[in-house]
Amino acid sequence: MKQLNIFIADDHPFLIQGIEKHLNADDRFKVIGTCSNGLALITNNLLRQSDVLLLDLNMPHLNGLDSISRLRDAGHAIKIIVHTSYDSIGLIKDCRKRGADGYILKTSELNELTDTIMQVAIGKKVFPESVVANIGSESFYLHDTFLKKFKLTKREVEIIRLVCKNLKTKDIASALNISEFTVSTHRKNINFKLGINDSLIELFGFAQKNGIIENYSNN
Amino acid sequence: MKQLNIFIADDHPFLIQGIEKHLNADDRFKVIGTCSNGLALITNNLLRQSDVLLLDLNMPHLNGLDSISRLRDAGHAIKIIVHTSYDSIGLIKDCRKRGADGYILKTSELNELTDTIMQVAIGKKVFPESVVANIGSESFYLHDTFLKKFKLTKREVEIIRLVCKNLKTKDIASALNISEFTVSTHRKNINFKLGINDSLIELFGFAQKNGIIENYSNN
DNA sequence: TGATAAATACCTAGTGTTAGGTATTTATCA
DNA sequence: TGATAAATACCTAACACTAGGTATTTATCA
Repeated sequence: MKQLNIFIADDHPFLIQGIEKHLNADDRFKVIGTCSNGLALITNNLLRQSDVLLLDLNMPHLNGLDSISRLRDAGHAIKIIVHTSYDSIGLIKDCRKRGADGYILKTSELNELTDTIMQVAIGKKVFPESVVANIGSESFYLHDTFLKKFKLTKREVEIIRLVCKNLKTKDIASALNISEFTVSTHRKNINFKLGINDSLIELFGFAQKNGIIENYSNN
Repeated sequence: MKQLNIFIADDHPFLIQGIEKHLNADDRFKVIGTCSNGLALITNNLLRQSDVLLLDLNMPHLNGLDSISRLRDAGHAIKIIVHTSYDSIGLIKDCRKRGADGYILKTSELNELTDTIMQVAIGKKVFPESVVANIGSESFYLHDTFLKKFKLTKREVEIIRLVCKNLKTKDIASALNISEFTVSTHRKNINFKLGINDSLIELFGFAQKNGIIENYSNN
């Protein structure tokens, strides 16, 4: 069987080295190129010979998301696996929409990466389970992650989003055409379920961590 | 010359592997232990035999900053080098205050790390240049980023931090030994300067974006 | 030293959040 | 159909935040 040619783009040299050694020690793979910034990536000729691109989202000059779009716009058929430490449903969805083939967290175990590469190489899409089933549906939070983990209902998640947009109880009530009392009850229940005590900030932090609100910012 | 025993704590297995191989290929170093979370770190016996700890700030269970404090409180003399992708003056300062010996960015070149380790091992402190000059002065935000951008004073930044930790005006007042009225005045001025209208959440977002509060999340 | 900036302190009226209740109607699913 | 979950609605007391003031003391720096 033909070896898979891998290209790695990540702004952390050590991480590149770690993955490179790991993959090269495996007969199925061969790392043929690496780079540390987005611009260097999309202009790199080695991409043409690569089967799979392992892509960090957080790079200088041109970020990972835009890199995906640029590559796809340019007609690249290379398989793209997003490799990030950011665990956000919104982000995963975005990557998928732009044309990524897979998504794996940097906190994953070493063998998960090779598994993902193999899957993607034969044409499968590999995204965290919770998301795959719900792509297209608007109600992610509901059926999978949140209902199970925190037992939040759809309405509650909806209200968290609005609260995090700095809408006041009154505003939310009129936005949703329900009573202020109802919104208030929901907020009370949300805080109870999440174990939050008198803290808007904690709620906001929770929403960020769990991808209820977008926050791809930073690094 | 004696080999330096290195311990690596990072929540990214690949990064650990990359650094480990790099260091082990160098006669001067030997990686004798690794772990992926803060609790596993501070309870690890191998630390006693280690000369240098390479520490990521962003770990589950117990974050890097608190790990530094815990180790120092427990009397550990091990040299600690913080290894993070978060480039914030405030954070660097905080690490130093808690007892770190060095600070290096994950985006650094491979040889910078070995240099830093060698320096730290012989008792030097290695922090990014921009900061060294300012150590001792308490007013980073002031002279650097914030005074110029938002004209926030040192006290105001301090109060933003506490607010973002969900301390109430009353708590902040007693923490700083000042009147509640004073805290209230500061908060009013902060909101005015930042153009924030009736929104704790916006303030929190601002603090995250500008590195006033720890948000080492991500990579 | 004198001007300016920063930090301190006080007051109030208005608005908003929270946690404690209770209770009814509407979906959902087995 | 019957049980359960979700969404709705109401009430209150306590607490917290905000924006509008004013005003004094303490640093800082030129």
